[in-house]
Amino acid sequence: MSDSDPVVVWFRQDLRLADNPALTAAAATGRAVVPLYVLDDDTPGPWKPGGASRWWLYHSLAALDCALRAAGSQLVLRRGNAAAVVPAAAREAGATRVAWNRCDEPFAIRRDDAIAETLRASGIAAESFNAALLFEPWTVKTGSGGPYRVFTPFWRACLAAPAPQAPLPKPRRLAAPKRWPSGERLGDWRLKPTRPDWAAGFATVWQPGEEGARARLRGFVDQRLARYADGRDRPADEATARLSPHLHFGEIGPRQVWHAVRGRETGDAAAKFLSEIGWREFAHHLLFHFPEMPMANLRDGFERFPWRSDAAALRAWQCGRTGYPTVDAGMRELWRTGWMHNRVRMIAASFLVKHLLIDWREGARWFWDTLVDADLANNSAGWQWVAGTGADAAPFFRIFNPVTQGEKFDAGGAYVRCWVPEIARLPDRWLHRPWAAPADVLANAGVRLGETYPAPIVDHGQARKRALAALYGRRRGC
DNA sequence: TTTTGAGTTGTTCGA
DNA sequence: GTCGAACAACTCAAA
Repeated sequence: MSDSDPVVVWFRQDLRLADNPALTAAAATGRAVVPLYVLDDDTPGPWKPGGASRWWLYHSLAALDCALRAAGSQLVLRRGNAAAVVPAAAREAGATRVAWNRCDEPFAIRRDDAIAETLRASGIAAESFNAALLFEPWTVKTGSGGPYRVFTPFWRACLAAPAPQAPLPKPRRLAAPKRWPSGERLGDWRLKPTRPDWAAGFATVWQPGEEGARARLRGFVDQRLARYADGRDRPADEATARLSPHLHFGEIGPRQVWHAVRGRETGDAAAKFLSEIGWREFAHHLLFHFPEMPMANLRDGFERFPWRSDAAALRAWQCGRTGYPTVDAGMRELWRTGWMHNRVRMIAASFLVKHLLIDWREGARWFWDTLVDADLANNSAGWQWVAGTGADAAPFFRIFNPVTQGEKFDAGGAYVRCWVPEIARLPDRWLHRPWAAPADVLANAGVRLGETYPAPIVDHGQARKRALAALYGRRRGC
């Protein structure tokens, strides 16, 4: 090993320069740094990045390369099985050291352990760091040493622990190696959709990359944090931070969020917002300790639950054509922007699982493909929570009424009118239940139920009874 | 070991 | 219109 041997920094879900411990450690050696990203579609399992995530990834990688170039470096892109590609790239670069930030998906843990082993066997040092979490899963333990399964005591324990360290500054300059290893062109990866280009609307809403993430955080803390506690439930208010995709791709880290918010000392609003960061931590805690969470019910008694198989209903839900305006608005927002407001996610998810009695895994799969913030831990934990199959889940008799929820949280109807324009001219009174509107009201609004907008695919009252019966019967082994 | 209090986000019904 | 109770029972976490 000589002082001139470069260090490879393997970027994964940490596509940023600031508060990136692996990168900072590599830069601190004073040696050349080779930033590497590997598109690994050989990873087994159903959880390869979905369509919307790929769109985001494309732009995020482009932004990362740009930022690296400004620091005198560049991003080396490779494709293939990471277990083979990372050691190969390291050898090609003549590196004696590889650094990365930890991911906590079960397959990533296994893969990274194996890669570290391979590297060390060929005399290359491998080091990993924490960039993704405030509190790594194995550091938070109950009194008896086990993992938490309930959010409130989990987050209390986190808050009682030493505060997360201050974020690291961005390395100013990265020394370039004498010879760059070969790389591929981002454009050749076909990450963006072509025909049809369903992502056309994404760019009007999102700015992927570290700069976009920082701007989003700053805008939120400066302008919206104070109103967060009461505004967060109203989807038309745009009161939430919309950091989820930036956090998933690691364009910003939770330590940066934590310290930006804490620096504001806004009392209840800050605590409320940070507890949402806490839910992200909790989901990752659960995934680490219960790696089966993405596929298997965490609660007993659901193995033989009579989920319905109903392709037409599933399709109607996916397309936003259930006849329930709030559900449809959410599903269309998802399709058009790759994102859905948290309150509406609960309503739409509850509708699929409880009104349609369709397996939560079908919903998780659809979200996985359509969300720009698709995250294995958050997505599985969220769906299991709604379905009542998860740790610390909603009680089974809690069934959202999409009409009541719409009237409560979208009282002015702005959200529904934005995404379901064909009923926009209905007066507020009928907007959330067009089927109940008098014929002349429908006619005046230009609405023909079953033609211009669907009639409800299920009746709320009947669906509710059916769900309660099924969920109650579960206990008797039906 | 046993006990005790608590547990993100709701709805409906009847007084 | 408003309010409180019922909707079940279970499991978790800490004392």
